[in-house]
Amino acid sequence: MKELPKIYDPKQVEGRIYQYWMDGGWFHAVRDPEKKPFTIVIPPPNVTGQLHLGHAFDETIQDVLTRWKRMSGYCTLWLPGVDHAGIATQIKVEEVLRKEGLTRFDLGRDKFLEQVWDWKNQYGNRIVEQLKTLGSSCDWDRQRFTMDDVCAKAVREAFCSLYEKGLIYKGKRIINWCPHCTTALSDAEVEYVEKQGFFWHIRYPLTDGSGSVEVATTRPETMLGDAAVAVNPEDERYKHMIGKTVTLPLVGREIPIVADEHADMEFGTGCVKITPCHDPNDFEVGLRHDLPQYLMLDGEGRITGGYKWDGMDRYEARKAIVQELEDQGYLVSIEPCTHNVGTCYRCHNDVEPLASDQWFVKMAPLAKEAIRVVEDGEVRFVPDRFSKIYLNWMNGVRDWCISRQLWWGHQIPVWYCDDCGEMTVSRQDPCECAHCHSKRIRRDPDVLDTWFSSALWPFSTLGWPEETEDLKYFYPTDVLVTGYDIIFFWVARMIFSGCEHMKKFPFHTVLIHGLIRDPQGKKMSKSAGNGVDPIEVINTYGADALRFNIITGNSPGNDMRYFPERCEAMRNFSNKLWNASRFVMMNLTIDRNELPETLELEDKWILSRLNDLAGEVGDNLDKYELGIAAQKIYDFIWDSFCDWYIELTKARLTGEDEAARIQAQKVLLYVLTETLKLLHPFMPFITEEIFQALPHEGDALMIQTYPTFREDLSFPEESTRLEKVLEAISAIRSRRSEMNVPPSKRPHLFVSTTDPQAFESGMGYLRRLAMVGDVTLVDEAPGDLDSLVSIVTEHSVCYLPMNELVDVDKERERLRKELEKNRGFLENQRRKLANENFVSRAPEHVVNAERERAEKLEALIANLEESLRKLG
RNA sequence: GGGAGCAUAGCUCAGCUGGUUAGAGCACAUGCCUUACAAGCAUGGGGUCACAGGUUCAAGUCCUGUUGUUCCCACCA
Repeated sequence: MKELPKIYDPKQVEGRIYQYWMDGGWFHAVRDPEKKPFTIVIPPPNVTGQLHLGHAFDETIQDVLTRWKRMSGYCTLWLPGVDHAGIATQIKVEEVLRKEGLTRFDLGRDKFLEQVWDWKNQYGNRIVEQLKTLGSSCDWDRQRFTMDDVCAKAVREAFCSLYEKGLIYKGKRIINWCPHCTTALSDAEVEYVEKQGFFWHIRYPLTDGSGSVEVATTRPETMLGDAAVAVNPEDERYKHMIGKTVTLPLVGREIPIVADEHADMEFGTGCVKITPCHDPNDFEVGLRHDLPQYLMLDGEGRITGGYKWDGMDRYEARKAIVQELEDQGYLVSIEPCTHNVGTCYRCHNDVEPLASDQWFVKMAPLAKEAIRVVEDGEVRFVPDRFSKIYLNWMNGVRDWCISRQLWWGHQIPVWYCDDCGEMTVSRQDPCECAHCHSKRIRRDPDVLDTWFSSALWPFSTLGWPEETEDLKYFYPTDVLVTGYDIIFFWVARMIFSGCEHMKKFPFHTVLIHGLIRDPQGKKMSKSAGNGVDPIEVINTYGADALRFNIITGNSPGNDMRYFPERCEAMRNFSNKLWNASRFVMMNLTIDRNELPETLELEDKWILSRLNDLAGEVGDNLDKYELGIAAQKIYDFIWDSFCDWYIELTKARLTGEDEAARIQAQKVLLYVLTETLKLLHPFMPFITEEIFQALPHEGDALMIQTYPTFREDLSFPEESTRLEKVLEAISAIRSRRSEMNVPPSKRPHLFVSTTDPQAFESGMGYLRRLAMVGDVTLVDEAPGDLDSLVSIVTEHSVCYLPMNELVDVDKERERLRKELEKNRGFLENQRRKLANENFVSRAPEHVVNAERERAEKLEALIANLEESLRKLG
């Protein structure tokens, strides 16, 4: 038997244990037709990323589920991988280049991509290594990268197949453009931020000199792109102007006044400037009235189009144009206002809506099935409220802009012919135009949205479009675990992609968790400097403590705040378990884990409690109530096992009776081992370390069978009887403490009880845990009552001769108070039971429970009355 | 403009489909180095479950409204 140190040191253990698991090959899922599969695909972290607490939260949940299912007999696959993260990664490499005074254009596409791959190879493994320090039991043999050959093939197939079905098209639309990242974004990638701004009211003179109209805008520079002014057709104020033209100030362009429903008579002046290229509504108005499109911003947010401000940044141009409008008397007023400004989710600069030629996924046909599978419950969100959020979004979803003007990513598999102008869309790189066979073809320079490849993740990682054995066995996967912040980005797109390409939803359950915030409830971020590095936490407290902190103390789907003190508490818990295990080992003389043939009362009690715990934990995990399950195991270990059971066994362990010693050892070892199994998914390292030091069969704890409820180890009656004694012990301790009786004082205890048998076998516990001397069972109070303290419970009255410590008056007063209190309770109880409605309508077990409670109170009151009467 | 979450002890939070006298950790108080653990043990103080109605035999839990707070969605210039 190994001698264990007094304080558990995770640093000495975790790395070694993880290596032991890796060497054992137990993370690797071997397909077994006899077993049911259980599959989770990891939300792939960004390849350049670093582990943060959000990841730790996400991975811990997945690891708990994975380890639990693995121990429960499933063929369990947790498939890991990383995401190429188009914009994020490209920005990082460009930043490095910028420090050298270079841009990606200086290098050229091929050279630049080489650099990104170098970067990926250098840093891509960091996050993977960090995942391992958490204890993640991923199948590393199946690790994937969204840009590896397998995933690339899937992306190519998905694009071509959607294109062939007419579900991918190219067109000129208003898209969100980030002038800093110089690429188009999807709607989901725009974050709206409320900002202080202004309404600039501008007067546009009628060309015929008969007056003017007043328009208002928050982006005055867009007037350069104005193609019309719209008024509502019903608006009496402007009816006579419809068909006339105004002359655009500063520009001199003559633009029409058109009638369009888009103009709201109630809002502002009722006149709207129409800028088809830079506003989605105006774009539609422009199409309806066949207006020309004037693009006035370039890719970097500078003025373009042949104006005197050409090349000027959009914000400077705004100032200059407002100034000039004012100088020339066109500026009517400036009104402060708050409005929502779209910003880029990667760089947080303002995005510009602008008309651009891009690739889109036609969403309406795809959304249909994606809505159905959730509405019909084939895909279930946990907690359920997130299905509403999902359905809302999916019902109103607009076409998805998937082309990005980046270099890092899956390049769009489309070639344009210089000769006939036709497009060739192909699974293989073509060497000629599919239409005219010209060799003069050029590939579309754009790449696909990162989320296009992530959307295929549940099946691309299993080998799709090949019909691999893995795909057949593991798809659809089971649970997808992620934060509510990426339901739209990712979850929604995986669901419709799975339905479309696999004809089957990608997972039956979406387990949604909240975000981890700082102690003030703020979002953690690098810029705010309030981020917590999980690796540091692991170094300080251990991965198990971090995992337990994260998994408990929050309810599903809700955000949680991170407090280091809670980690400390969990570290203390692992130390508690460690020392309890040390205690068991110190006393161990047996080398096999088996239950003894006969069991003492306390053995049956702890076995029964353990058994109940196993049943409840299983139920909770089935319902994804991980925090509740963890809390119950914590309470069992600390309260039931350590504070009571271990203390109860000490009498036997230190006694002369060898058979009794062995018997206690056997139960201790059994209960400890089963407890380690129950706790293992939550605290994998320490449980494995202890298990290895105990006599055991089989290899690792991580592949032992997870405990479930067993009828043969349930002893409810014996449990109840022991609890009568434990109740008396607590009551005696409490009284001693109130009276400041030092532990060294061990008075003779007299017990009068309705269950003498229980107290007979519990004498040793009373002596030891209630710190008394001799124990005598009596029918009624012995000797001189003036010197006795009565401790009254439902099942017993304990008398302690305390002589000088007893103040009879005080004692009488105390008993009287307690009597009053309990009479009050009893009265409530009786009132309830006298209520016809309650007795007839409440379920039988509730009524019975109330009756039992009343009986207990009656017994307690009788005991109290008896004690009082004897006191006189 | 829609929608959602949260409001429970000094602090941070549990409390699942309504059913004992509402729990935990931390903090606090008192007493203990009781030969596993002072990162510990024992005992204790502390809550009108935001507010107002309602449903029910029974409400922290369900319904309605109010207030405060956080978030998501939405093209009102």
